[in-house]
Amino acid sequence: MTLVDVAKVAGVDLSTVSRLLRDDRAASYRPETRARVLAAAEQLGYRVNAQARALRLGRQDSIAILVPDLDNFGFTAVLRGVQEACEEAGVTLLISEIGSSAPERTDRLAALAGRVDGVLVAHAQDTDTALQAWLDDIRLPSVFVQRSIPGASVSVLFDEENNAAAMVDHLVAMGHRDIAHLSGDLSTDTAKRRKVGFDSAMAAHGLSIPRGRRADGGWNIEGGRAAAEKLVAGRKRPTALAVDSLVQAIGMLGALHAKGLSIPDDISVITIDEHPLAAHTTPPLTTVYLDQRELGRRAATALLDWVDGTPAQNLIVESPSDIIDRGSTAPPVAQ
Amino acid sequence: MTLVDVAKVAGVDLSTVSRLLRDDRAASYRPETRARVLAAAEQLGYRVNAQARALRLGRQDSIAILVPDLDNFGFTAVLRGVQEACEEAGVTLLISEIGSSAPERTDRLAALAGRVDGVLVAHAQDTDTALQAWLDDIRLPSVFVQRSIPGASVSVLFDEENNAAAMVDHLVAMGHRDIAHLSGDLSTDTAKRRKVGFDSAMAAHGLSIPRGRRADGGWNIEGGRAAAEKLVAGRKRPTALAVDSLVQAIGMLGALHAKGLSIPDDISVITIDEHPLAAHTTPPLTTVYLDQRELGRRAATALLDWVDGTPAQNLIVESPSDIIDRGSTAPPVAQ
DNA sequence: TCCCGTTGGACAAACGTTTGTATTGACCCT
DNA sequence: AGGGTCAATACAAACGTTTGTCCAACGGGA
Repeated sequence: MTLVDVAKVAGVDLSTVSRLLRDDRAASYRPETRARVLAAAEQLGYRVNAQARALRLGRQDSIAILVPDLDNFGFTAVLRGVQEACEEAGVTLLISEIGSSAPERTDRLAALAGRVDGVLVAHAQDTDTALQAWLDDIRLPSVFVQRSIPGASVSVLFDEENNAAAMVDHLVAMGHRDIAHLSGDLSTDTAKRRKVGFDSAMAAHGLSIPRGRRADGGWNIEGGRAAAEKLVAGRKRPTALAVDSLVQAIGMLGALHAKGLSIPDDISVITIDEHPLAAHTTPPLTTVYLDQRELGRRAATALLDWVDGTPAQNLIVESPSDIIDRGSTAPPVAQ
Repeated sequence: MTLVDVAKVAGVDLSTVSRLLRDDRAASYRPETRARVLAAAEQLGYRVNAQARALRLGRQDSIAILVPDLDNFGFTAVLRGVQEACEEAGVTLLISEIGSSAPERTDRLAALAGRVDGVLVAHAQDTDTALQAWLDDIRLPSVFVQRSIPGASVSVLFDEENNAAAMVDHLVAMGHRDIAHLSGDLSTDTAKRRKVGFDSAMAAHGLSIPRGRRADGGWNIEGGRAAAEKLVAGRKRPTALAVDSLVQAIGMLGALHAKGLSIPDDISVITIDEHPLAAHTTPPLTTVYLDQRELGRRAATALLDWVDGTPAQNLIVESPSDIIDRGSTAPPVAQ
């Protein structure tokens, strides 16, 4: 089932088969020959050997995307966009969970490096110096998606200031003035940028966010729960809670329910959309829509272009910042 | 950065470098030579070219796992187990979302076939004939995980009868006699086996499951919601609800809340554990613990053994069927 | 009829490994 | 001293592609 076999059956040289099968525009073939070769290839069930091809060409036609934790459903839509773009480009996508900076990870990364033409990094943690070192080491094109880190090569990000502002605008339009911000891990750039957007939007409405009205919820369920408990602990609760991610919002819901608060009667909540799950929490959550699929698509395209020689540029993907109203926000009531 | 380069620097033949770097036990080297070669390799930052190696060896040292939908968080733990096993074996894992049987999928599968030594199939759908055809076509070892299909080569499954029985036993021990079963897609073997286990366990307690007390929830949120609505619609509600998967339980919670039922006061619910999320729903869910990580590990091991020449066997992984009590079940009360 | 351009296809090298075989000393034993 | 064993290394082929170069035949124009 190699070129040689096909060539033998078709009675031509293997180079002819190779060119014909990839229909190399530079060459030409007699119609009869073409038919003979195609028939032979079909009959033998010929499939090009990806390894031999990669060896000869010096490229793999595949890229990898590194995700920190597949349990975290925050970036499945990004993955889907990436997958789509890869498909269109005829490139294989390797998804790899890199997990915490365990030692075994180094081996996994090393093995990966030899199999791909470039790397997408989703939701990287600033603190992950080993990852940075590896990226420097392999000298492959790499693009950060949705979350960047200080030494990042190229990043494709949302306009997070805008997204955070959209939450504020919606709540203020409902009449809220005492709004708390349950933020993502403030050591990550995404959270930092959302914080900035949040504060500017508040300021634009003549509001400010006093101490005790912001808590770092660390991008995970437990963090969201703890932060929510803190934010509603005082005598005077905020009338609304803006949460940086759906995963944290899950934890927040647990905290609010435990305290017996009803949504949106006692407190309004809004979050940023990352998963269909948002429509199925109790209660369903009003969210800022994020086109993560498009983000993934853009990031993948940028990386693939870079692999093809066009150096990639940093990119901010404007999201519509539309509100999907599922009823978890309402005008505030006097406490 | 090839063997030739290293050999040149070290002043030896490339074959020596090759053997030395893989420390081929059949050969031996002068300590001094070894040191020189190692130093040269280190200095030049030599990394073996995976493609050349694969070409020469005729094996890729990598396997793929096909998952239907990454949005569905039901098998992340399986993935983790697989990942672990691969790591220990020094094999690269490609995760690929195969999605619904779209036409573009064929290309993705074709590309995959050339890059791996074997395929793990997670949560396959019976109806997926294209997938079956592909598996037949590529003639690679393949192992089905957690869910099998009629023509499957080898499967690694849980003792699902047991898992379903565990739900029944727990509810009956609490005093329930009128128990409804929100099942998974009954065209899948997992759901079928759970149904069998469920019914036998009921029978063992002298109970039966009348019509109207079972509904097919189709392995997804919406299906779970619709099925739950159906199950609690009648005048006389069951006192307890056993749900086949966490994903469906999310939908069920929505339905019960919408109907104003409180858990576990009005109705007890139990499900099968598949994700940390179960601890963070409202209310947290009592579950049957499933060691999916172990399942994934076993499946991967079976596949890797098969790749190495030992044909794999069907395998049923006994799970402890321990109950994780998070308070969503209680003794029944008169309606 | 001769020359030349074009077409259709063959030949061969190279990509970076792995591994079977050949070669060279050195050492040991008798 | 001579033969044999063994250690240490070199040589070369092969894996399946892609692609630059070369060659033969053919057709057309002068």
